[in-house]
Amino acid sequence: MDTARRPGRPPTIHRHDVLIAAVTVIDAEGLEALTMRRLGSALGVTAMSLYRHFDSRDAVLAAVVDFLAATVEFVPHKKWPETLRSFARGYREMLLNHPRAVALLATHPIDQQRGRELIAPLLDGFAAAGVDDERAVTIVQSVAVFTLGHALAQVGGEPPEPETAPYYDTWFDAGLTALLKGFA
Amino acid sequence: MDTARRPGRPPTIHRHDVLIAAVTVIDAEGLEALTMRRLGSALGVTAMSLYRHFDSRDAVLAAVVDFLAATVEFVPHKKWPETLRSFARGYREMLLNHPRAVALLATHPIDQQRGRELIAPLLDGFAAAGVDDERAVTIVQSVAVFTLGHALAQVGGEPPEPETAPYYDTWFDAGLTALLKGFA
DNA sequence: ACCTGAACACCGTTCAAGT
DNA sequence: ACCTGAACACCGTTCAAGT
Repeated sequence: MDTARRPGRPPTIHRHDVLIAAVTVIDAEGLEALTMRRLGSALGVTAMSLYRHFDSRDAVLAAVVDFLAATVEFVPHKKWPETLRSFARGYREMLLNHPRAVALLATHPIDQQRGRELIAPLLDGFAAAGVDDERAVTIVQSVAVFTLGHALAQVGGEPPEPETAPYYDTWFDAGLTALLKGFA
Repeated sequence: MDTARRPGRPPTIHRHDVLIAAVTVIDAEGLEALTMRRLGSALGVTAMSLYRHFDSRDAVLAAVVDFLAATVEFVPHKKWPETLRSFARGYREMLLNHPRAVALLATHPIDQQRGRELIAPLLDGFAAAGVDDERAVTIVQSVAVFTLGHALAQVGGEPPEPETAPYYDTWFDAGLTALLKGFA
């Protein structure tokens, strides 16, 4: 089970801890506050030790993107438009839960392999309805792109005023509904 | 006509020149290459003199956003869906002409006043068709958000491979058509 | 193997000084 | 009024050294 002893000093920080700390810092203080020194101090370690685990600051950011993408939740339904609607809401919920990370998600594309895995359960529903794979990917990606763009408009890099939420909720629903109807 | 002499030294750089230079640097070398020192040197001036014209680097970036937004072109048609399609294509064309500025456009929302002015000609077409203003704004914004999100997916911060263009063109058209059909 | 201190080459920005 | 040089408080990253 790979519990064999390994030579040398055991690590005091792990990749996963670093990512948790990174998200915490971003949520609390914003993207530009996530310096290597700041991230190190959040872990009780110097900035330089992070380079044992990540190639660069940008590698940390890319890992944060994949980490957050993996937290998107949705439930499959019998009809694919319903599944897609659930996916869009789950994706948006994750984005609004991390408003200061939205610009990061927008800038750093999700790893292609990870992206495929993420939407694989969606594609099953399309196949069952006789929609070919290429068209299904177009539809899913269109919804994803609309959702991200909409979240960008809402948060604009900083957490939005709470009282504006209903306006954006209504707008999002209208756009999503139109998109799904148009693709149906 | 305001040609009266003013006291003091005449400026050697003007706001407009700074913005042109900024876009040139971004297009050629990317967003993170646009440092105050680099921008100054592109204008034959030190970084510090830029602070006479802009409050901060971020103020320069915000001005670049407004500058680029103003270059979007589209032609009005009799039917609003056609006008909207023209707007979407014009917006997208601007974005793809400045791939390394797309992340900037995504991060810095267009000034609200400027945004209203930009889409004013679009709203006229809706009013003529009896669509109320609130709904018209929702539709236009939905198209804009989809277009920006799509461009982000295509360029991802760096200029995309040219041979992938047809794929993105087809996808964009499919999404835009679905959106317009859904809103019609 | 992992972590650290010192160092390098940068940043944005302020401020007093020049013309 | 506008531009500059020097300076401050930061960055990301490298490297030799410690344990």
